[in-house]
Amino acid sequence: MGKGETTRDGILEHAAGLASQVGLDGLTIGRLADDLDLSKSGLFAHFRSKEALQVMVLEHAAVRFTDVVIRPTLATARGEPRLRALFDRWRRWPRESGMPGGCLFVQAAVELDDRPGPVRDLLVRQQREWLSLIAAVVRTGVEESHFARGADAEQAAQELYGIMLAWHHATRLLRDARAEARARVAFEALVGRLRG
Amino acid sequence: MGKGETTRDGILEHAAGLASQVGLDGLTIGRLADDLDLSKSGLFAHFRSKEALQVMVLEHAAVRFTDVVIRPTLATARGEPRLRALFDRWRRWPRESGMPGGCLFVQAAVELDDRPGPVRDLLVRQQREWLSLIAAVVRTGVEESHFARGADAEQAAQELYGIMLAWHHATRLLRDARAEARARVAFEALVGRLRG
DNA sequence: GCCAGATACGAACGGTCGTGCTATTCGTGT
DNA sequence: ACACGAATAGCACGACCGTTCGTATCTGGC
Repeated sequence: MGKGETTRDGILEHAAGLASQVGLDGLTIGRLADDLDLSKSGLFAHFRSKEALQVMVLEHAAVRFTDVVIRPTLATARGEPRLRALFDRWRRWPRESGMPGGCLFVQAAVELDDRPGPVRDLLVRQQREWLSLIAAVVRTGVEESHFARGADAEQAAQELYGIMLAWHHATRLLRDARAEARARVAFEALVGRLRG
Repeated sequence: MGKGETTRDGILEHAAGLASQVGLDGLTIGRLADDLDLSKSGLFAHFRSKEALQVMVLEHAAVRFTDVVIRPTLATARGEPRLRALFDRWRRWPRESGMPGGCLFVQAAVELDDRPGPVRDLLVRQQREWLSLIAAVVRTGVEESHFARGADAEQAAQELYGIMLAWHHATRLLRDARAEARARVAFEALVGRLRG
C-alpha cells in the first residue's frame, strides 16, 4: 500500500465517522483537512470531487460493515443462530466501528432518499443487498426447519430493519435506556412468528 | 391575523416542505426567499435567527400533525379502533401535508440526534409526546379488553414506530412498492400479540 | 386621509463552501 | 544517489451562507 493509499484510507476512516454525525452532505473538505492536518487542496486531490469522496466513504463503510457484522457470522450455524448473530453484531456496529453519530447508513438513507445521483444509487444497491442477505438467512432457516415453511423472508427482513431503526431512534434521539431491551423483545417476537 | 403573521405562516408552510427534503440544516434563508419572492432580509426579519426559524418550522409541523393525524382519530372508538386509525392516518401524513421529502420528523430526528441545542430539545419533547400518546391508546385498549391485561404499551409504541420507520425507508429510499403491504402485515402481527 | 408602527427591501459584512491552478516537497525504484 | 512521478501545499476564484443596518413602503386605527 503506497503512501497515497494509506492517507486516503485514513481520510475515509475519519470521514465516515464525521459523516455519521453531520451527514454526507455536511461533510466538508475544509473540516476534514483541518482534523487531519492536511491542506484543503492536498486532501481534495485524493478524490476529484466531493461526490467522489461521498461515494468512497460509503464504499469504505460497506467494507467495514462486511468485516465486523457479516463475515464473523459465517462462523455460526446457518438459519436461526446466524440470524441471532446478525442481530447482535448489527446492534454493536455503530459503536464498534467509530461512528459517533450513529449508523452512517441510516444517516445517509434519510439524506439521500430524494437526492438522485450516483451516491444515492450506490446506497440503494448496498441497502438492497443487505436486506436480501437478511432474507436469505431467514430462508436457510426455513430449509433447516428452524422456521415454518410459509415464512415470508422479505417480510421478516423489513420488520427486522424496523426493529433496528426504532432502536436507533429511541437510543440516539430519545436517549431511552430501555430501547435495547425492547428491541430484543421485538426480535424474539419476530423469531417466534417465524417458527410459525 | 395581521399581514405579518400571514406571510410568516406561508413561509413556515413552505419551509416545512423544503426541510423535509433537505433537512432543517439544509434549509436556507436565501433559497426560501427565492421560492417565495421575498428578499432575504425581509424574510429573515420574521425570525431573528436561523435557529428560531428551525424551531418555528418544527412547531408549525407539529400543529399540522395534530390536526391531520391525531385530532381526527378522537372521533373513532377508544382502544384498538383508534390505534388502527392512528396507523392509517400516520402513513398518509407525509403525502397529505405537503412534505415531498418524506416525514419531516424522521429527517429531523436523524439530523439532530447528536446536535445539542433548543431545536433538538424541542424535537425530543415532541417525539416523546407522540410515543406516549401511542402508548396511552394501547393502554385504553387494555381497559376496553381489546388487548390482554399484560400488554406492554411502551413496547408496542416503539415497535409501531419501527414498523413506520421501516416502511418509510423501504418506500422512500428503496422505492419498494411492497413495503406498504408488509407494514400492514407487521401491524396486524403486533395487534395480534397485543390481544395476547 | 393622515400618521405611527409594522413590514419589506437593498446593499454590504465576514465566512466558508467546492474547485481549479501552479509550485513545491516527498517516496521510491533503479 | 539520483531522477522521476506521486503527494501535498499555497493561493485564488466565484458562489452562497447567516446576519446587520439604514431606508423605503405599506397597513390599520383614528
